[in-house]
Amino acid sequence: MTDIDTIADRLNAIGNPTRLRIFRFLVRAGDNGVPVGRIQEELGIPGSTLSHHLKLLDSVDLVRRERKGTSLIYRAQFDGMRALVGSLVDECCADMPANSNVAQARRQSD
Amino acid sequence: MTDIDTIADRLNAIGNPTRLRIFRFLVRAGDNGVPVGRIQEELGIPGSTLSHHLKLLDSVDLVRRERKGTSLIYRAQFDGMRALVGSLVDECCADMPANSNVAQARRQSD
DNA sequence: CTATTATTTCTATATTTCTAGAAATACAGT
DNA sequence: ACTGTATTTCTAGAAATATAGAAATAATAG
Repeated sequence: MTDIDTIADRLNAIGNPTRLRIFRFLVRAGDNGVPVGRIQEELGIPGSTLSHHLKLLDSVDLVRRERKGTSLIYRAQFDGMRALVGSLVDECCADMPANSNVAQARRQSD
Repeated sequence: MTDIDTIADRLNAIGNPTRLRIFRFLVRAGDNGVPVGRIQEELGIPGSTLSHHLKLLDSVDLVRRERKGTSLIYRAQFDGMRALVGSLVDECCADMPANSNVAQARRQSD
């Protein structure tokens, strides 16, 4: 997950307003997850569109699906998200006081 | 920056492999910034393409530009990045142990 | 095995995005 | 003013994405 293309793929997955809304909704719903139908009602997204976005989120491991009867339950994949944020913070992008030792060290280790 | 569309815009900006490479390069270069020409050499991206991506990164305040003679110096905007990561962590998405108090509280405050 | 509910896949369309060459602009030096 | 260097804007084609209706599939109940 340290791989830059993987990071970009995940960022891209939640870098779309519709998908970010979906993902946030799932995060807030917690570990119980939410069936597609309820996401659909709650966010007002047509089934086929929703399915398309969920598939993409699933493909980058930001959500997980599990069947329960006729319903499919989607849940946020917290580990995937934490890994992503972790990558941003320490491999790449944030919490790096510009020109800090960290930044300097990194410049040399490249 | 708490606005979900703004968050999505920024995620989208670095959710592209080329732009993520550019941004990471600028982050690692630190506060001194880098002129376009050197980014171009270093990453091997044609000028017009590079300019296009830099413009997009600039539009979401993830980089800043400053003219120095004939050169334009680009620098990572650390504050913007920190704000983004902050949003992910506490308004939306990460470091939220599923079904934690935090998650519960959030569910009610919606 | 038929009906019902839930969701996905198929298909099509409209729109956006990525890429990069060519032309234009900006600045500095002479 | 003229030249060179740096970078952007213009333009256009190709590829990817977003959207959503219609048809197909999956699972359960009767």
